[in-house]
Amino acid sequence: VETGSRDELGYLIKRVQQALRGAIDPALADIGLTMAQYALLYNLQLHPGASNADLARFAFVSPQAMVRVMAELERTGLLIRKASQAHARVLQAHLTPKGIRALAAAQRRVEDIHKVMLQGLSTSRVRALATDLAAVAEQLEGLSSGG
Amino acid sequence: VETGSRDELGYLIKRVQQALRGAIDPALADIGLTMAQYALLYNLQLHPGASNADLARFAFVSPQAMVRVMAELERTGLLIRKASQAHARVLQAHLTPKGIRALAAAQRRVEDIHKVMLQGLSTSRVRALATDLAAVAEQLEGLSSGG
DNA sequence: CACATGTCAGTTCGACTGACATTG
DNA sequence: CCAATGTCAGTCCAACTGACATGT
Repeated sequence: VETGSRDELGYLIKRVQQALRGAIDPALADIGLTMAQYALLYNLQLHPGASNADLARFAFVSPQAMVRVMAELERTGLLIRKASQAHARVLQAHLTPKGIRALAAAQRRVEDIHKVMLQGLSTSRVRALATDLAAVAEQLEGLSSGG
Repeated sequence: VETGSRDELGYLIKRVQQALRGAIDPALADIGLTMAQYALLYNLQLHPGASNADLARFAFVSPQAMVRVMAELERTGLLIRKASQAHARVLQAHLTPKGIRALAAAQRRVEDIHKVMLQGLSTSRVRALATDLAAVAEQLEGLSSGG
């Protein structure tokens, strides 16, 4: 099978990301989540009580981008927010029971897709892939912030 | 430096793709190109005379998505199209001299970014990365087409 | 007729910037 | 005053689907 046009990494990254979206989007649509919403819920599970600004940093996006995702999830009752005691301006988010259930269902779907996607790669290959992608991300992130 | 929240591959893919866009977008903006336009020109260089439908297939996107990119590049004179002799409905695209120059300039910028992004990875690591990403893409693409 | 191509139009998603109020 | 947070509003890119005309 042809890989496309070239081994160029940028091309491959885009292709994988697009294929991944194509697989995950419809799977999450059943549950009523978009990828961005899933990512937010996932990070919120890892960091209970995180603020909008916190979650934006975790996802490497602007806080304005996160506001809409957050608002929709709050509106549909998957999370609630209340003012921090320490700083009334900061709204800390928490998953609701409904949010926890939706996230769990979504994670099962996503993990199924992950399994398919990694078929044929050994554990050590997968580990190397993750390590190298993280290294690449850090180099690129240094580019924009550093110069 | 923390890598974020987890080693999850989907997360890393998205993060790399976003960081890559963040680096390439402004570099190409100088030249007056978007990433999609650059990708089209690049594929057109590899496949002179390709049609809109061809280029959509190379990029794994719908022909409708490609139409707008193509129209803009034709409008700004980076490519021209003329009807195929074999099939008048098919419009074959070719880079203009202006298009060739723009693409060359863009490629230099993109290659600089590639160099930075791969700093610290050996040639064999880069090769393994490309191989494994291609494998992952194929698995995912099989998912949507096959069921 | 079937089929591929090209196109227009509308929608969605997810990112961005600018501007502004609030809190500490 | 300054910095961080949260928000609204608008823009942009890039994908999608639906619908339709055209050419073989």
